[in-house]
Order: sequence, then structure tokens, then C-alpha cells
Amino acid sequence: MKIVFLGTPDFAVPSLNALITAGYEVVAVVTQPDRPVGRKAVLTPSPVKVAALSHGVKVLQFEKISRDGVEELKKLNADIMVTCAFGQILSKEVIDVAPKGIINVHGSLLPKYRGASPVQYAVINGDKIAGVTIMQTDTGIDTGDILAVEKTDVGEKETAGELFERLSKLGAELLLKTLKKIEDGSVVPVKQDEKNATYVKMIKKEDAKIDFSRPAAVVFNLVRGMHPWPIAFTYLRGKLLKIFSCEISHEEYDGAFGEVVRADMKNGIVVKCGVGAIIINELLLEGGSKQNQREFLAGRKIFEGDILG
RNA sequence: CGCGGAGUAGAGCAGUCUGGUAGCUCGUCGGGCUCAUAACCCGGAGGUCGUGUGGUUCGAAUCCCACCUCCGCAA
Repeated sequence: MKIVFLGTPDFAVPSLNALITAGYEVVAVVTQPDRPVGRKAVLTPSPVKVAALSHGVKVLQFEKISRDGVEELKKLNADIMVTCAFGQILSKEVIDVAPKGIINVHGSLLPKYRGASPVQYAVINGDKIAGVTIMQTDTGIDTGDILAVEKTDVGEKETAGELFERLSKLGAELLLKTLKKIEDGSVVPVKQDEKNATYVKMIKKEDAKIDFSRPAAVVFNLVRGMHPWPIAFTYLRGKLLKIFSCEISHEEYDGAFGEVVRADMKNGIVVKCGVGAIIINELLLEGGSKQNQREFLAGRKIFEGDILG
């Protein structure tokens, strides 16, 4: 079976590798154009492009595939196309290029969390269960018929990045299973239940701002869900303070929301929340680099009574 | 030339504006105390203050110049 693979970030790499390893003929990989990255704005290829090139697979890059890529896609004569976190909306023309259409690997249990950042929101919302769905792509956003689902428990302290990695592997396995079913005709498409559909937007940096009037568990989930990007943040004396990791305190403290109620080597950096408190583990102050709480305290940059927010 | 911060003891920082004996928190080493601790007390070691064998000065971590490295923001 000839396959065209469309994907961009790390999440998609295991799926691409799985297809190639399993012996499918991946005739081309489509990925987002190289983007400037880092302080020096170096033009950087996407993780999927790097993986494709290492396998010697042809790489195509379009600014807008629906506008620029249809003719070239047709020439590839693929039987089916596979998308995984591709990052561009596909037109009907693109969907109709391959006879068996397009199937998509999505990082949530559809119809929950349709859209751009399903994995992060599973963590941010404190979900106990997450998963991947393989679905038929149609012209809506993650609205096509479901072909296969795989669930997994979310660890109590798991970060979005960690869950991402697990789901990407789970997705790759499920993709192979589903392709087999498509080949032998045993796959059964199931319509999505529109009443239970939810959408999640792309995460913006502003979404990662911590509200210390919320319960400690909510703050904790936000910190987990925003790791490794964009990283939950607040302010300390007007300076940006990023919090990479924290835990929920089991002690009760008196103080205002966001008040630093403890800041010493013994207790760590403890911040009062709406309900309970959190203990900060790794953090970064504007202009500085990431430090653990011991290093931060050694530098004497935070004291009891400071208010975050 | 996108904006900004930083390089001082093993770690994290202050000191630089207003040049004049090198400091803080921690770690480490030795001793003490305790049933006990990431507890406490006493004492010690450890630094060419990023590089220039640069400039100014009686004297530079501090002022001036050049360079290197690291980091945050923005994209």
C-alpha cells in the first residue's frame, strides 16, 4: 500500500517510523516549511522532516497544502494518506486525492478535545484517562468517523510532555493495527457523538498564567499541563517567574492567595493557593536560567511574605 | 545590527553607579550536641573576580575599549 504521510512535530515521528519499519511504502512525507527557531532565528526543519530524510523518504513542504500541493500529491498515486499533527487544515480536494482518503492520529478520546492541543488539556483538566483516536479525516476539525481508540491512565504527576511521548507511541501502534483492518476490510467506522464534542484551542502563552486564587490542585495541573511548553508563569516583584514543576503541599497555611508563606531550605518555597498550597520545585526568574528551589533560595531572591501574581 | 540579563570559592548570588584589606546563603572538611533530623553550635579549607599579559589610575571585581561564552524575551 502506498502511503503519503503528513505530520510535523515530535508527536508524529513514532507514527512515521512505525509505518516505515512495518514495511509500508511511504512514497512521500509532507511537513510544514522550515521555521526560524531560537535566539538567532536559525531556519530549522521539523522533527518529521529530519526523520523522513534519515529514512531517505522524499519530503514535500507547502505553505498551504490545499492551495499549493494538490497537483503534486496526485502525482504520487498514493492509496491512502495519514496525518498526525500536521498543522494545516485540509480542503476537500486534498482529502479526495487518495482513493482510501485520509486517516488521522489524534491525541485524545474523540469527540472530547477536538482541536489543536488535546494532550495539554487532558493534563490541565486533571483527567484520569486520556488516549488516542484514529479517525477518518473529513472537512471538519477532527469530526470524522472513528476507526479505533486506545485508552491510557494519566499519571498523577505526569506532565503534558510525558503524556505526549506515551500517546505518540500508542498512536503509532494503533495506526498500524488500524491500517491492517483497513486492508482486510474489517474496520468499522463509527460516527462521533456530536452532543459530547468539546473543542480545545491552540495553547497561548497567556493561558499559562497562574491564578493562585484557584485550588492548589488546579495550579498543579496547570503547571504539569504547560510543561514543557509554554511553562506556567506568574510574577515576583514585577518580574516574570516561570514555574517548571511543583507539588501539592499537605500542610495548611494562613496567608493571601499567591503569598509566599515559606521560603527556606527546610520547607522549600511554599505558595498559598485558593485551597491548600503548592511547593515550587523548579523555577526561573526573568533574565536568569532554570534553577531548582535550593539554588533559588541560596541566591536569596525570594522571601516569606512576597506575593506572586 | 530585534530587546534585555549574566560570567566573583564546588552551587546559587551580593558587591560595580559613589575605584582603596573579597562578602552572603548553601555545600564541603574537622570538632561538638541530640533518641533523632535537609536540626543546631564552634572552627577550617577553598577565588589569577570570563578573556586581553588592553587602556585610565598611586591603586581596578568596580571606570573605558575589544573579544569569547551562557541565558531570558520577542519571532
